[in-house]
Amino acid sequence: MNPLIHELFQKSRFLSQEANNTLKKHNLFASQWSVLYCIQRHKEMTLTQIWRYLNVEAPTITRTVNRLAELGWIEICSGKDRREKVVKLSQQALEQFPVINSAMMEFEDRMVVGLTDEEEKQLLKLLQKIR
Amino acid sequence: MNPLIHELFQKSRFLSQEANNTLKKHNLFASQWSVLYCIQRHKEMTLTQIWRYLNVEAPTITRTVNRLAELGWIEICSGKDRREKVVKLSQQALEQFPVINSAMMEFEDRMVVGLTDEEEKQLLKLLQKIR
DNA sequence: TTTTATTATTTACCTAGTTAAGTATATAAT
DNA sequence: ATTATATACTTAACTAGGTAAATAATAAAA
Repeated sequence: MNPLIHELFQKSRFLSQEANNTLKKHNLFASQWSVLYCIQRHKEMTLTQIWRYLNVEAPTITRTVNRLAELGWIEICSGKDRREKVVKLSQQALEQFPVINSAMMEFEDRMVVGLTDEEEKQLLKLLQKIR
Repeated sequence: MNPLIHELFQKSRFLSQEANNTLKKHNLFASQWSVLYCIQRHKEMTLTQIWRYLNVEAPTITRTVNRLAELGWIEICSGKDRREKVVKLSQQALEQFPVINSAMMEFEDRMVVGLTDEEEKQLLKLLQKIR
């Protein structure tokens, strides 16, 4: 296997494991957090907006959103179009958000601490060339 | 989310999807292939050697190896130590291996076609600095 | 030799991604 | 107005990763 692709997979697994570790004390998984995060940024979103934004398939989001609702992180409302579901953060999620967010920002900084700002930019640029 | 980490996750998903696509005509999934590939390189391996090499947890390998055996790709033998299982490619796997391998090498080349050799080296180096 | 600790693998149960096919609503075409 | 098509979401079934705990065999210690 191309060592580049191999390394990319390894880092991806490593990072999601570390993210899960960081989120453990808040009873969240990384993918759940990524959904909460993008809902927070957009105030409210439909499921389609979420899966398009995160670039995953619809059923993944259906499942994660339902789980987050069960756990009390989000509220599911219905939009004008009766097919679509609009989703927003619950009160408790809004309150906890800043704490978790800063923990995650620290985590992210920790992960790239070995890179200078210039290298970070470079790495992002190179990753974008894949495909 | 740090755009770098976000991009890395996106590419990881993209690459494994594309790898699955490439392997579809050979009735394999990317993770199954990665197990076959490393067994082939080492002629035979114990489960522990496999999961250490691929840097995943043991239960993942137990499952994939059993599936590969069911599908007739590998044979499971028992080593001297009666706890361990030794695994090697089946006859049909040995025959099909070169075809699939060259398809995968083409795939890998296609994925990094946007990068010069220098950029590939650079990208690998930068990825290794994560953590 | 008996007990204890370690190692190899498995089992059970989560999250998380995929595809394929199904349902319900909305929109467009006839 | 009916029919056909597209859109939003869901369900089912699969691969694939993880942790925690169980089992069996081996190695080390008492």
